[in-house]
Amino acid sequence: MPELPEVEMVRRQLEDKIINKKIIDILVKNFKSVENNSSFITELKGQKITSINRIGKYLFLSTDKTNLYIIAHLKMTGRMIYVSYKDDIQYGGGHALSKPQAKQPHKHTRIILAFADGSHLYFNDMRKFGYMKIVTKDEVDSQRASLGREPISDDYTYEYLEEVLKGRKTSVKAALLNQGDIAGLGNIYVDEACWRSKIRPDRSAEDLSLTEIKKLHKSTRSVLQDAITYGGTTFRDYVDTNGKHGNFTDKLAVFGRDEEECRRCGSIIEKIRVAGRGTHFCPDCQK
DNA sequence: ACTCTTGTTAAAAC
DNA sequence: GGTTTTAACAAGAG
Repeated sequence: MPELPEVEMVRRQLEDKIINKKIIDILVKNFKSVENNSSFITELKGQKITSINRIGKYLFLSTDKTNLYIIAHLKMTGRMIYVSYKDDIQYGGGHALSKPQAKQPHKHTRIILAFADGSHLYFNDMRKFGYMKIVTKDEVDSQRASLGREPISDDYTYEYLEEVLKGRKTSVKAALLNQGDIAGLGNIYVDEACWRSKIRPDRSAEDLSLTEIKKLHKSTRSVLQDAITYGGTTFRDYVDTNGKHGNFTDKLAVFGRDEEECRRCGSIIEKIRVAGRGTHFCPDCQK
Protein backbone atom coordinates (compact mmCIF):
# COMPACT_ATOMS: atom_id res chain seq x y z
CA MET A 1 0.00 0.00 0.00
CA PRO A 2 1.97 2.99 -1.19
CA GLU A 3 1.29 6.04 0.95
CA LEU A 4 3.14 9.35 1.06
CA PRO A 5 6.59 7.98 2.07
CA GLU A 6 6.54 5.24 -0.56
CA VAL A 7 5.40 7.58 -3.33
CA GLU A 8 8.09 10.04 -2.26
CA MET A 9 10.74 7.34 -2.62
CA VAL A 10 9.48 6.60 -6.13
CA ARG A 11 9.46 10.32 -6.95
CA ARG A 12 13.05 10.85 -5.84
CA GLN A 13 14.31 7.82 -7.71
CA LEU A 14 12.47 8.68 -10.91
CA GLU A 15 13.87 12.19 -10.67
CA ASP A 16 17.37 10.71 -10.73
CA LYS A 17 16.61 8.24 -13.49
CA ILE A 18 14.29 9.60 -16.15
CA ILE A 19 14.47 13.40 -16.07
CA ASN A 20 15.22 14.86 -19.52
CA LYS A 21 15.26 11.49 -21.20
CA LYS A 22 13.33 11.36 -24.45
CA ILE A 23 10.43 8.92 -24.61
CA ILE A 24 10.91 7.10 -27.91
CA ASP A 25 8.31 4.37 -27.58
CA ILE A 26 5.28 3.47 -25.47
CA LEU A 27 3.43 0.21 -25.04
CA VAL A 28 0.06 0.17 -23.31
CA LYS A 29 -0.88 -3.37 -22.36
CA ASN A 30 -3.93 -2.41 -20.34
CA PHE A 31 -5.92 0.49 -21.70
CA LYS A 32 -7.65 1.21 -18.42
CA SER A 33 -4.26 1.97 -16.85
CA VAL A 34 -4.10 5.15 -18.98
CA GLU A 35 -7.72 6.00 -18.14
CA ASN A 36 -8.79 4.82 -21.60
CA ASN A 37 -7.13 7.83 -23.21
CA SER A 38 -6.64 7.03 -26.88
CA SER A 39 -4.07 9.80 -27.41
CA PHE A 40 -1.79 8.76 -24.52
CA ILE A 41 0.81 7.27 -26.87
CA THR A 42 0.68 9.85 -29.65
CA GLU A 43 0.82 12.77 -27.22
CA LEU A 44 3.72 11.47 -25.14
CA LYS A 45 5.95 9.92 -27.76
CA GLY A 46 8.94 12.13 -28.49
CA GLN A 47 8.55 14.17 -25.31
CA LYS A 48 10.79 14.50 -22.26
CA ILE A 49 9.83 14.43 -18.57
CA THR A 50 11.13 17.71 -17.20
CA SER A 51 10.12 17.53 -13.53
CA ILE A 52 8.44 15.21 -11.05
CA ASN A 53 6.41 16.50 -8.13
CA ARG A 54 4.23 14.85 -5.54
CA ILE A 55 1.30 15.81 -3.39
CA GLY A 56 0.01 13.18 -1.01
CA LYS A 57 0.01 9.94 -2.95
CA TYR A 58 -0.24 11.60 -6.37
CA LEU A 59 2.68 12.05 -8.76
CA PHE A 60 2.68 15.03 -11.13
CA LEU A 61 5.06 14.83 -14.09
CA SER A 62 5.75 17.78 -16.35
CA THR A 63 6.83 17.38 -19.96
CA ASP A 64 8.61 19.74 -22.35
CA LYS A 65 5.42 19.96 -24.38
CA THR A 66 3.13 22.89 -23.64
CA ASN A 67 0.12 22.01 -21.51
CA LEU A 68 1.05 18.30 -21.38
CA TYR A 69 1.37 16.73 -17.93
CA ILE A 70 1.07 13.27 -16.45
CA ILE A 71 -0.74 12.42 -13.23
CA ALA A 72 0.14 8.99 -11.83
CA HIS A 73 -1.37 7.10 -8.91
CA LEU A 74 -0.21 3.71 -7.64
CA LYS A 75 -3.38 3.00 -5.67
CA MET A 76 -2.79 -0.32 -3.84
CA THR A 77 -0.53 -2.44 -5.99
CA GLY A 78 1.01 -0.09 -8.54
CA ARG A 79 4.78 -0.21 -9.03
CA MET A 80 7.20 1.86 -11.07
CA ILE A 81 10.12 -0.36 -12.08
CA TYR A 82 13.10 1.16 -13.84
CA VAL A 83 15.53 -0.94 -15.84
CA SER A 84 18.62 0.69 -17.36
CA TYR A 85 20.19 -0.23 -20.67
CA LYS A 86 23.19 -1.57 -18.75
CA ASP A 87 20.98 -3.90 -16.71
CA ASP A 88 19.39 -5.15 -19.91
CA ILE A 89 22.77 -6.04 -21.40
CA GLN A 90 24.29 -7.44 -18.21
CA TYR A 91 21.49 -9.91 -17.75
CA GLY A 92 21.11 -10.84 -21.38
CA GLY A 93 17.79 -9.16 -21.75
CA GLY A 94 16.53 -10.95 -18.69
CA HIS A 95 16.13 -7.63 -16.91
CA ALA A 96 17.43 -8.73 -13.55
CA LEU A 97 15.92 -7.08 -10.53
CA SER A 98 15.85 -8.21 -6.98
CA LYS A 99 12.82 -10.21 -5.97
CA PRO A 100 9.83 -10.11 -6.03
CA GLN A 101 9.95 -9.15 -9.69
CA ALA A 102 12.91 -10.76 -11.41
CA LYS A 103 12.04 -10.07 -15.00
CA GLN A 104 10.52 -7.18 -16.91
CA PRO A 105 8.09 -6.93 -18.45
CA HIS A 106 6.22 -8.71 -15.73
CA LYS A 107 2.90 -10.54 -15.81
CA HIS A 108 1.34 -7.44 -14.31
CA THR A 109 3.04 -4.88 -16.54
CA ARG A 110 0.38 -2.47 -17.80
CA ILE A 111 2.43 0.32 -19.41
CA ILE A 112 6.00 0.46 -20.74
CA LEU A 113 7.88 3.69 -21.49
CA ALA A 114 11.06 3.28 -23.56
CA PHE A 115 13.66 6.04 -23.37
CA ALA A 116 16.26 7.12 -25.91
CA ASP A 117 19.17 5.80 -23.81
CA GLY A 118 17.80 2.25 -23.94
CA SER A 119 16.27 2.27 -20.48
CA HIS A 120 12.66 1.37 -19.69
CA LEU A 121 10.08 2.32 -17.10
CA TYR A 122 7.56 -0.41 -16.35
CA PHE A 123 4.27 0.42 -14.69
CA ASN A 124 3.21 -2.83 -13.03
CA ASP A 125 -0.11 -3.10 -11.23
CA MET A 126 -1.67 -6.38 -10.21
CA ARG A 127 -5.13 -5.02 -9.48
CA LYS A 128 -5.32 -2.45 -12.28
CA PHE A 129 -6.51 0.34 -9.98
CA GLY A 130 -3.51 2.58 -10.54
CA TYR A 131 -3.00 4.77 -13.58
CA MET A 132 -0.80 7.15 -15.54
CA LYS A 133 -2.91 9.69 -17.38
CA ILE A 134 -2.09 12.68 -19.54
CA VAL A 135 -3.73 15.91 -18.45
CA THR A 136 -3.73 19.65 -19.06
CA LYS A 137 -2.43 22.31 -16.68
CA ASP A 138 -5.98 23.02 -15.59
CA GLU A 139 -6.51 19.39 -14.65
CA VAL A 140 -3.26 19.40 -12.70
CA ASP A 141 -4.43 22.47 -10.82
CA SER A 142 -7.85 21.05 -9.99
CA GLN A 143 -6.33 17.79 -8.79
CA ARG A 144 -3.93 19.72 -6.55
CA ALA A 145 -6.76 21.84 -5.23
CA SER A 146 -8.73 18.75 -4.25
CA LEU A 147 -6.01 17.67 -1.83
CA GLY A 148 -5.49 18.86 1.73
CA ARG A 149 -2.21 19.81 3.40
CA GLU A 150 0.56 17.27 3.86
CA PRO A 151 1.62 16.38 7.41
CA ILE A 152 5.28 16.90 6.44
CA SER A 153 4.57 20.39 5.16
CA ASP A 154 5.20 23.63 7.09
CA ASP A 155 1.59 24.74 6.64
CA TYR A 156 0.37 21.63 8.48
CA THR A 157 -0.05 23.20 11.91
CA TYR A 158 -1.91 21.83 14.90
CA GLU A 159 -4.42 24.63 14.35
CA TYR A 160 -5.07 23.23 10.89
CA LEU A 161 -5.59 19.75 12.27
CA GLU A 162 -7.88 21.20 14.93
CA GLU A 163 -9.95 22.85 12.19
CA VAL A 164 -10.12 19.59 10.23
CA LEU A 165 -11.35 17.58 13.22
CA LYS A 166 -13.70 20.17 14.69
CA GLY A 167 -17.32 19.09 14.78
CA ARG A 168 -16.63 15.89 12.88
CA LYS A 169 -18.71 13.04 14.20
CA THR A 170 -16.76 10.46 12.28
CA SER A 171 -13.82 8.47 13.68
CA VAL A 172 -10.32 9.88 14.01
CA LYS A 173 -9.23 7.25 11.52
CA ALA A 174 -11.76 8.23 8.86
CA ALA A 175 -10.87 11.90 9.31
CA LEU A 176 -7.14 11.27 8.89
CA LEU A 177 -7.75 9.13 5.80
CA ASN A 178 -9.65 11.92 4.05
CA GLN A 179 -7.20 13.13 1.39
CA GLY A 180 -9.18 16.31 0.86
CA ASP A 181 -8.29 17.43 4.37
CA ILE A 182 -4.92 15.77 4.93
CA ALA A 183 -2.96 14.40 1.98
CA GLY A 184 -0.72 11.36 2.19
CA LEU A 185 -1.84 9.23 5.13
CA GLY A 186 -3.18 5.75 4.38
CA ASN A 187 -4.16 2.74 6.43
CA ILE A 188 -0.67 1.95 7.73
CA TYR A 189 0.44 5.40 8.86
CA VAL A 190 -2.90 6.38 10.36
CA ASP A 191 -2.70 3.37 12.69
CA GLU A 192 0.94 4.13 13.48
CA ALA A 193 0.26 7.82 14.15
CA CYS A 194 -2.62 6.95 16.50
CA TRP A 195 -0.36 4.57 18.43
CA ARG A 196 2.36 7.19 18.73
CA SER A 197 -0.11 9.73 20.09
CA LYS A 198 -1.82 7.14 22.35
CA ILE A 199 -5.22 7.77 20.77
CA ARG A 200 -7.65 5.04 19.76
CA PRO A 201 -8.41 5.30 16.03
CA ASP A 202 -12.10 4.65 16.64
CA ARG A 203 -12.49 7.70 18.86
CA SER A 204 -14.88 10.36 17.61
CA ALA A 205 -12.87 13.13 15.94
CA GLU A 206 -14.76 15.96 17.66
CA ASP A 207 -14.05 14.53 21.10
CA LEU A 208 -10.27 14.97 21.01
CA SER A 209 -8.84 17.47 23.47
CA LEU A 210 -6.45 20.17 22.31
CA THR A 211 -3.62 18.29 24.00
CA GLU A 212 -4.51 15.17 22.04
CA ILE A 213 -4.75 17.10 18.79
CA LYS A 214 -1.28 18.49 19.37
CA LYS A 215 0.04 14.98 19.96
CA LEU A 216 -1.70 13.69 16.86
CA HIS A 217 -0.33 16.58 14.86
CA LYS A 218 3.16 15.72 15.96
CA SER A 219 2.81 11.96 15.40
CA THR A 220 1.30 12.21 11.91
CA ARG A 221 4.26 14.34 10.95
CA SER A 222 6.95 12.24 12.63
CA VAL A 223 5.72 8.88 11.38
CA LEU A 224 5.86 10.02 7.76
CA GLN A 225 9.27 11.59 8.20
CA ASP A 226 10.62 8.46 9.88
CA ALA A 227 9.18 6.25 7.16
CA ILE A 228 10.86 8.34 4.46
CA THR A 229 14.14 8.04 6.35
CA TYR A 230 13.83 4.26 6.24
CA GLY A 231 12.77 4.08 2.60
CA GLY A 232 9.09 3.42 3.19
CA THR A 233 7.15 0.36 4.30
CA THR A 234 6.77 -2.88 2.39
CA PHE A 235 3.83 -4.65 3.93
CA ARG A 236 2.58 -6.52 0.94
CA ASP A 237 3.19 -4.93 -2.40
CA TYR A 238 5.37 -1.87 -2.29
CA VAL A 239 8.80 -1.89 -3.93
CA ASP A 240 10.87 1.06 -5.12
CA THR A 241 11.95 1.67 -8.73
CA ASN A 242 14.78 -0.84 -8.28
CA GLY A 243 12.44 -3.54 -7.02
CA LYS A 244 13.76 -3.12 -3.46
CA HIS A 245 11.71 -3.29 -0.28
CA GLY A 246 11.26 -0.45 2.20
CA ASN A 247 12.90 -0.80 5.61
CA PHE A 248 10.32 0.87 7.82
CA THR A 249 8.39 -2.41 8.01
CA ASP A 250 10.47 -3.55 10.99
CA LYS A 251 9.69 -0.27 12.78
CA LEU A 252 5.92 -0.66 12.64
CA ALA A 253 4.40 -0.59 16.11
CA VAL A 254 0.87 -1.82 15.42
CA PHE A 255 0.10 -2.33 11.73
CA GLY A 256 0.09 -6.04 11.00
CA ARG A 257 1.09 -6.77 14.60
CA ASP A 258 -2.28 -7.95 15.92
CA GLU A 259 -1.91 -10.72 18.52
CA GLU A 260 1.62 -9.47 19.20
CA GLU A 261 2.88 -7.51 22.20
CA CYS A 262 2.74 -3.71 22.30
CA ARG A 263 6.29 -2.36 22.18
CA ARG A 264 5.36 0.23 24.80
CA CYS A 265 3.28 -1.57 27.43
CA GLY A 266 3.38 -5.25 26.50
CA SER A 267 -0.36 -5.68 26.05
CA ILE A 268 -1.67 -7.62 23.07
CA ILE A 269 -2.35 -5.55 19.96
CA GLU A 270 -5.93 -5.82 18.73
CA LYS A 271 -7.32 -5.63 15.25
CA ILE A 272 -10.78 -4.23 14.59
CA ARG A 273 -12.63 -2.62 11.70
CA VAL A 274 -12.83 1.18 11.55
CA ALA A 275 -13.92 3.24 8.55
CA GLY A 276 -14.19 -0.01 6.65
CA ARG A 277 -10.51 -0.78 7.11
CA GLY A 278 -8.46 -3.20 9.14
CA THR A 279 -7.36 -1.19 12.16
CA HIS A 280 -4.63 -2.04 14.68
CA PHE A 281 -4.21 -0.54 18.13
CA CYS A 282 -3.14 -1.23 21.70
CA PRO A 283 -6.21 -1.49 23.94
CA ASP A 284 -4.20 -0.49 27.03
CA CYS A 285 -2.04 2.47 26.15
CA GLN A 286 -4.26 4.02 23.50
CA LYS A 287 -7.23 5.85 25.02
C1' DA B 1 -15.53 -21.95 -1.80
C1' DC B 2 -15.17 -18.13 1.10
C1' DT B 3 -13.09 -14.30 3.41
C1' DC B 4 -9.88 -10.72 3.57
C1' DT B 5 -6.77 -7.19 1.65
C1' DT B 6 -7.02 -1.23 0.40
C1' DG B 7 -7.18 4.17 -2.25
C1' DT B 8 -10.48 6.52 -4.15
C1' DT B 9 -14.98 7.69 -5.43
C1' DA B 10 -19.73 7.24 -6.50
C1' DA B 11 -23.88 5.93 -4.53
C1' DA B 12 -26.68 5.20 -0.64
C1' DA B 13 -28.02 6.28 3.89
C1' DC B 14 -28.54 9.37 7.50
C1' DG C 1 -28.68 19.42 2.14
C1' DG C 2 -24.50 18.69 4.08
C1' DT C 3 -22.29 14.79 6.47
C1' DT C 4 -21.26 9.98 7.07
C1' DT C 5 -21.20 5.25 5.72
C1' DT C 6 -21.09 1.65 2.40
C1' DA C 7 -20.12 -0.60 -1.94
C1' DA C 8 -17.61 -1.13 -6.00
C1' DC C 9 -13.52 -1.67 -8.40
C1' DA C 10 -9.62 -6.08 -9.29
C1' DA C 11 -7.10 -10.00 -8.41
C1' DG C 12 -4.70 -12.55 -5.46
C1' DA C 13 -3.42 -14.85 -0.69
C1' DG C 14 -4.71 -17.86 2.74
